[in-house]
Amino acid sequence: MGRKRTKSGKIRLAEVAELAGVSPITASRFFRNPEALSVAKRTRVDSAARELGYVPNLAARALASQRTEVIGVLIPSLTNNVFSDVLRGIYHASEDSRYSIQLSNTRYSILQEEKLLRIFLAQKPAGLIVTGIDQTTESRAMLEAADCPIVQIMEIGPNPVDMMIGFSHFDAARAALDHLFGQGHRKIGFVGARMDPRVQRRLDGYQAAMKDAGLFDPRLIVATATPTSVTLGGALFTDLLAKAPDLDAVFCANDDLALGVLFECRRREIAIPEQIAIIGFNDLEFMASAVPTLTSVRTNRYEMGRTAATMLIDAIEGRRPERPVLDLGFKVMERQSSSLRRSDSRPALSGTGPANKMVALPSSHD
Amino acid sequence: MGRKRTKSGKIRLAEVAELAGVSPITASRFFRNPEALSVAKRTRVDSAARELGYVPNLAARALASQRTEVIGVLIPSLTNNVFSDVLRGIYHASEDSRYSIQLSNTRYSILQEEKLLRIFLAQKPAGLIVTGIDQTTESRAMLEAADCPIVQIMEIGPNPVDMMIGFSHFDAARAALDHLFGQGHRKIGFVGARMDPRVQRRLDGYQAAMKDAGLFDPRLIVATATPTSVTLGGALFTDLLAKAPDLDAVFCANDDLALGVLFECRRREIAIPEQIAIIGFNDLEFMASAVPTLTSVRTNRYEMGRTAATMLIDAIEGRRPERPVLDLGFKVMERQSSSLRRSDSRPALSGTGPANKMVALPSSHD
DNA sequence: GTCGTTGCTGGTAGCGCTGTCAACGTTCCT
DNA sequence: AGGAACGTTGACAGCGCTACCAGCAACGAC
Repeated sequence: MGRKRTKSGKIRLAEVAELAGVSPITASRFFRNPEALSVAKRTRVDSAARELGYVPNLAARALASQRTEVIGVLIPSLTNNVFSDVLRGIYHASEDSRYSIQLSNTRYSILQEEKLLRIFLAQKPAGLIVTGIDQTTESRAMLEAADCPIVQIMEIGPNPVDMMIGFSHFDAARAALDHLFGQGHRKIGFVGARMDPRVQRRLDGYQAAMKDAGLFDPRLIVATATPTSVTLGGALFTDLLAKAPDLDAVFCANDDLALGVLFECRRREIAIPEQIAIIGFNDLEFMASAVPTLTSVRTNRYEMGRTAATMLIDAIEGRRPERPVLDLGFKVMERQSSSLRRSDSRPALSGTGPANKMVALPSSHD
Repeated sequence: MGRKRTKSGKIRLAEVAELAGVSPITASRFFRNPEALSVAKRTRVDSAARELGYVPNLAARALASQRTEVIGVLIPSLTNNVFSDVLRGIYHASEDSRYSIQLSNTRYSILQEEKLLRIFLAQKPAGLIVTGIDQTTESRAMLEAADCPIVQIMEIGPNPVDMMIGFSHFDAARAALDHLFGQGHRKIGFVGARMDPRVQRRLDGYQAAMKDAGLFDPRLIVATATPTSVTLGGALFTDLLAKAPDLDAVFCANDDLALGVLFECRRREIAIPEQIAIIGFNDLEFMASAVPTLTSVRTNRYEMGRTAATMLIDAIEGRRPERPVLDLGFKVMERQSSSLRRSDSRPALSGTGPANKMVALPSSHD
């Protein structure tokens, strides 16, 4: 009777409270902290809400409480399937929570990232997931001043803003090289595209390994800022071959490039691994079913996303993780494309990571 | 001096208005409809906002205006790279707009879709993008009752809820089959995974084509509900070969499966296309650089996402499209994997689509 | 029996913004 | 010149919810 509806006919908290015979604030508490109510009122509010089909108005809640239940995610690309795996993990972990994901694409620009960060922060997100450790000074300052938990993903390094989850791309690249050295390869090329900070660190790892082995030769490196693709892998490999015809192995900065190299070898009738060995990076699904099967450095992308979101939500709700920096490690998945001599009983080269299946081998972050 | 800040120190519209020497409501208008202001005030507010680094509070705006600037997107999967292309298009089109994307994953469940739809609708989204045309009756009713524009994507069919953009999977499959028939193939197998409604319609198209040609044989069909992968392609092809050893071509419901079939053929030393022809679906990037290059049905996924978001935003802002249903068509990209006889001057088989590069060939939607 | 303590509940006062409508000045028409 | 029409501006009153604090009952300690 006296119940007045909003124009749009939506049910408000006040209606629920009235039907339940409690004050609006009590009804409000029911949705945020049911334990604070007596059992009697709790059930009354519950059934009133059900009966009316009440759905809270998030905008009003956000305005009144001065905070949102939004987790902001800043990633550099939607194209790259590395990020789609990470995202899948993030969405998965957030699905059963009250938090919703707000995604923004920095397009590999730290300036764009800074701009987006400013917008995100102004909306007082519950938490933030940002990619990598190479923010602008200004972004870094904003992140540090932010009053919400933050997780940096994709890699680990010194001075986390807050939490951090990833692995050492530098060490992973070194492990790839060590694997190739172990197979007797010496003239090892590097093929890289996009060259974002993480690919750059893989290149750094490659260079360090080659230098340490006294095998470094700049002609063995082909890198471009062009976005990656299978076709590009073939093209870059062609360039590499022109510069270094006596090549005996290729470290590809990602698996798409590796597949492109595989096809290009097939086109040129180069035998793999007899003439040239191939190793990729990320271990996408197709690597294991290519012919020959392709060696790759496995990274835990889905796990990274899922764990990042879980850690973040825990932190938002006051459950801070025991250790704020998590190294998820990597693992060299040795397959036909790099196995000249069958590796006998030597375990796969691994970085640190969950104890279940990885050999502990701490990556150095200095 | 007299300027009072909110506790958190955030700049409010009132501060901007004060600095600009106008009333808050005028400042408000500047952000929503600058043309309504005189040039003098416009520049004053603009510089005041810049100087203070003002960012509007979206929650307050949403609460006061009774609407949000959120576009809800319901897709069945984040894994499938078909959807990541669509999403890229959607995000791209929304980036320069005031609208933000809220993504939810139905996991191929129309019940889950219904649940998510209910939540979305309660927050009064500015618009909605939903996948496909197979909603539950309840979902359908909610969509029709929603007071925001809606775009259905990925396929076209009768009775759009509002707008619709996609192509006919049935016709696309028929076109693939027609291409194979044209190359002289008769024992054509079907390999499909996931079997969502759109893959199902591709299977329907395959069946119709085979029946019309008097070549239908249920043993030629291998389909599973398992999510797709390259490895699965090889496994399904193995099954198919066991059931129909005299196969001369395979229509794969997507490109991952096609790549798996390619590798499996290589493993079995089956010559492509001499012994078995392969055609995929979607024309992912790698199809053109495989060895042999793989024929596929090109679909305009990025374009679909971009156009859907653009149409939706236009509709939200009152610019309804001339035609609410858009057929983006498809195109059979003939490559080595299906070219027994070099196709001379015959144009590629196409569905309807943008005039620029596709041969108009309307798909029937009945 | 009094006092504090705890647990639960409600009143009040906004959160920051925009819808509505009225008021103003200017221009243009008759 | 008077008035209508338009463009521009501002005052006011919320949007639906929650933070904050006060109040009240019930209970235990002394």
